[in-house]
Amino acid sequence: MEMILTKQPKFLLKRHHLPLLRHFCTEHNSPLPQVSESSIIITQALDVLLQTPDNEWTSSPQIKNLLFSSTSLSPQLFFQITRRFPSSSRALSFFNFLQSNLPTEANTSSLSYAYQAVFELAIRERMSPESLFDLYKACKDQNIPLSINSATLLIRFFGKVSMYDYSLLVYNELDNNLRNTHVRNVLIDVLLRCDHDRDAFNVLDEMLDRESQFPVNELTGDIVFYALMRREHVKNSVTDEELVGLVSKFAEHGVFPNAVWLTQLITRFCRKGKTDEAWDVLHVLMKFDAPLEAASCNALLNALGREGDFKRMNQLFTEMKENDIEPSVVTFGTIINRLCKLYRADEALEVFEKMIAGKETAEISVEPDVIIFNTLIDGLCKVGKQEEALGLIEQMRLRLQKGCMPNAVTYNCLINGFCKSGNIEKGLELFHLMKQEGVTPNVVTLNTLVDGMCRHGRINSAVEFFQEVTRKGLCANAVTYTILITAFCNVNNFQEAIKWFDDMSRAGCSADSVVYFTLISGLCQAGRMNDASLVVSKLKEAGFRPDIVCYNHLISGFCKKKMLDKAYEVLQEMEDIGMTPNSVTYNTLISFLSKSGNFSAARRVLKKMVKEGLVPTVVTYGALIHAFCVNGHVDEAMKIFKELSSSSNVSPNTVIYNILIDSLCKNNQVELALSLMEEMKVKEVRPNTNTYNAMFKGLRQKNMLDKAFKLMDRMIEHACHPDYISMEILTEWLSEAGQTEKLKKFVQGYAVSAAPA
DNA sequence: CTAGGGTTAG
Repeated sequence: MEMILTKQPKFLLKRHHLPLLRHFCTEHNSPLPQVSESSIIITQALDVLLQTPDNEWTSSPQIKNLLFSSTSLSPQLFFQITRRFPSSSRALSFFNFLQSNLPTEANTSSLSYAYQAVFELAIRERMSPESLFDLYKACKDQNIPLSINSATLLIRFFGKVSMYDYSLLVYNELDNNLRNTHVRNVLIDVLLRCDHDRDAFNVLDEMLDRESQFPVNELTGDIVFYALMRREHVKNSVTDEELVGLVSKFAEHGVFPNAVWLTQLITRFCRKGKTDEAWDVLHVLMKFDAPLEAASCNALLNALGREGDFKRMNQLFTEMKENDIEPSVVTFGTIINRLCKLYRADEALEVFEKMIAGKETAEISVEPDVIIFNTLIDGLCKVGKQEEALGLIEQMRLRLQKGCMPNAVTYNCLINGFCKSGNIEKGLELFHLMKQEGVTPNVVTLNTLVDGMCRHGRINSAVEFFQEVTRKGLCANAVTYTILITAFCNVNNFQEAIKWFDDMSRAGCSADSVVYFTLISGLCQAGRMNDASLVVSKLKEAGFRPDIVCYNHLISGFCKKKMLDKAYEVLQEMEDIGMTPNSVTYNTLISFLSKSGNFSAARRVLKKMVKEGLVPTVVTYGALIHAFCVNGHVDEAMKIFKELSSSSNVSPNTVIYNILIDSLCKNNQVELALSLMEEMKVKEVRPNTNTYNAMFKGLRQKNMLDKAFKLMDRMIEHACHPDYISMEILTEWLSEAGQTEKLKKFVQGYAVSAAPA
């Protein structure tokens, strides 16, 4: 805005005065005065004017001669003279002098410009807004029309002092044909800066009209788009759908948002899950042939990929070609990354091959970079193709390009791939190889190896490796400690878990919330609620807050220890800080209460849950069904199950069937259990090992061998793994029954069916 | 583009 203010005279001369000057020239049939010539007149006139007292100007023939001879007469000249007065008050005297002495035919515009100079001086003198408004009223009362620049000057000035209603007043009192695009832009800018969006949009609306006399221009677009982008945190006065409409209306006038703005908008839409709006805005712009860049399309591609919408990804990619939007490395990187994330590494490789082929036929002019390679390597590792990933490293080295050599990320991805598959040795080998190749391992390398070792039961090696690497100067971070704490919690070594937690701060490593959450959840699951509560206080002291999952862990832990009061205390705390419990919270309580036979309390919690607008989930029903079963009310459990089956929103899953089948078998109702198994088949709910185990137990009691054989066949058919429980039951039973042959076939049959799976 | 926690029913 400052820029426009300081550039104003030049702007004024160029855009608004030239036609006027030309007009005067033709009328007087004389050439335009040269700049030097006019500046001489200005200097001379000012000299005389400033030396003569204001009230003697009228009687000075020299002044009249200098100012009103026909060759020098021009509004521009009067403007230049007026603005050189040392104060607005003397400039105003000069204006009054001009008003009484100017020949009538030149009057209006000269006076308008002279008054503009008065406004300029007044503002420079930091005149109070009220006095400036008086000056404006005086101008108005004398029927002197505002010049365009006076109008913008005043609108901007009142806007700056947050008196936007004065800005609006000046605009509204302006002559209709003076309310041009420029003035409107200034007003809209002022109004949007004061957050008076509605007034701004009223002005904008007329400009956006198809037949508008003063349509929007590039600057209008900049002002409006920029203001709307700043609004992110505030409740927007424009909905996202309206924003799309607005962009569309601007586009009709050939005004388009720039690439950076558009990319931000699309990213914002996508983050909010409004992919359709993002799609629409991009396609509106394509329709109007707006200049578009790959970055904006990439943002949308990324979101579509996250939603797994490959149909629209393909469509957008095709449209980019049709609209001459050259795909960038990021475009390919995005597509490859999305495919990799969905474990479709083969397709990602196909895209990569096409990219390289396109480069050779000059169809595509982008080279794969190290990120593309790393993405592919990671994607291949995630589907267990570590060796193939290793092969890509060779391709990278062969490229001989700057920026394509394997870096730490490349090695980290590979190390992770091998470690996760249990090949820790290969991970370590790569660790040494990278150092040999001059690639420095970083904290991710350390964490990847430590995690790999821990996950494969080698905690001691992990700790040794940690000590060795950190001794050599690599600094561990919160992730390192989370990995170790998780590992020790998993083997129920809470003493060590807590020791590492304490070590972290001693080592000067600052903990993040995940470290706390990890330890708390570990302690809760083990029922060590005193320790868990202590860590919660430390978490709060460190300035963090438990999240909903953490609170749920605590409630679950207290329930496990039958400390119902404490569980309710946690629930109360959640509500006190304004955190809404979710269905997991309620399910935890319902499960505990009903399992301990307190069905009335369970019902109260269920009612509260529904009152909060939460719907009972399959877990809620499972908890109740389980509770009725363990409390000896299988009939009651079946009643809930029947209700569940007839309602459409929740359908029973494997766990529900397993509970019921197990209970029915234990209650001598094997036939009913078998009928549930048939129902699972019809409803396409997959039985798992637990289902079969429950059935085998029940069938054995009744010695229903034929049925068991049938189930064994089905188990093989569905490639459902028997576990040690299945084997124990069947081995005992079938040996007793003299059916070892059948057992053998079962084991073999499984081996055969497992091969293709 | 790489590393960590993730709660409820069997």
